[in-house]
Amino acid sequence: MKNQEKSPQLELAASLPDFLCFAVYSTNLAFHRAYKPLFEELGLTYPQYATLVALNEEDDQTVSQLGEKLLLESSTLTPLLKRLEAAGYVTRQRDSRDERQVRINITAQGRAVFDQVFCGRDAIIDATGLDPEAYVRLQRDLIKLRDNLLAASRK
Amino acid sequence: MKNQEKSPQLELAASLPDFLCFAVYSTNLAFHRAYKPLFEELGLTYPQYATLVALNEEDDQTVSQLGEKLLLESSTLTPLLKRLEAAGYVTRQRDSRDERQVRINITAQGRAVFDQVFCGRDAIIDATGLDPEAYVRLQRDLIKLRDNLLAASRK
DNA sequence: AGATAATAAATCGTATACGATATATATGAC
DNA sequence: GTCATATATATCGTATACGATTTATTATCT
Repeated sequence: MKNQEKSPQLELAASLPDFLCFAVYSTNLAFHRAYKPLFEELGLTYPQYATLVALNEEDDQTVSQLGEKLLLESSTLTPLLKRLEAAGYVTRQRDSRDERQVRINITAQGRAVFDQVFCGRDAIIDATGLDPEAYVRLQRDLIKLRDNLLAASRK
Repeated sequence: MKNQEKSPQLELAASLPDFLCFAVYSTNLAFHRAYKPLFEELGLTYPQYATLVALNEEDDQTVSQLGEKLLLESSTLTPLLKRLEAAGYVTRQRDSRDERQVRINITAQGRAVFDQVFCGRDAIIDATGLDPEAYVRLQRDLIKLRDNLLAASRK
């Protein structure tokens, strides 16, 4: 293995745990698993829940607006929203002023489900094993990283 | 916005950016996009690349061993490995001592592809906008978080 | 040894995720 | 007003991702 001869300043080792991207990738998988018991009784998935969070914060958004906040394309959101609609958690209707757009609204049932998951969130926060300062710091650092990556891939 | 009136010890606000899970989720999407230009000319995906990294580090692993390192099930890995095999990057063959297991080996072509992406990784590291200390710290904090989450969901 | 249990992959169904394309509507040029 | 362009969503094909099940092989129990 010639991975030992690494550059002095930064770990350029080729081991999986040495990749920041893999740390993010696998932590994402771990979060999905942690949330699963909360979701499965409701028939929800993590992206569906994130969509409800976005709608709970601001209702009556278009597919594009949701896509910007969730970093998802219409090709992902359209079927997801149709499932949320079928479950009775959101409504979808064309905007009468601009028939190209579809307005998404959260229903009372959707808000109830949001609240239910939100109340169970303490268990997830416990499971992170992070004290409040570490939680907030990690969150802030990640968002900075994410925005750096997005800016770089847009240029 | 009533997110300002947050609890004193921990942000229990319901806004999307206040969720650590969403920070991880969206950073993962951002990493995928950052890597895309490196991968698409090779016809690779991120999980496929991660698999090559794991095999470059340790060859001749079983599907289960790879699954443990990559946090993936055989239902995900089997088709992925078949695609890597079709691309000529790995070989798959039953272990003669235990015919239940399938041994995965990286090919010379697979190592070449690994090297090629690995060389282009400087651009990704640049794109993170992190100095070496911040990079390593974030990586370590994430892996701790991930292992905490996994431990909690196993209990 | 032979029935049973355990294990490793693979298969199937469903839900993201995205690029490319299609469709419908709106906007702009003239 | 008409045509070209732009925009918003939807559709399609491919690749993860996982739970549940299936199949093949190995281990165990008696």
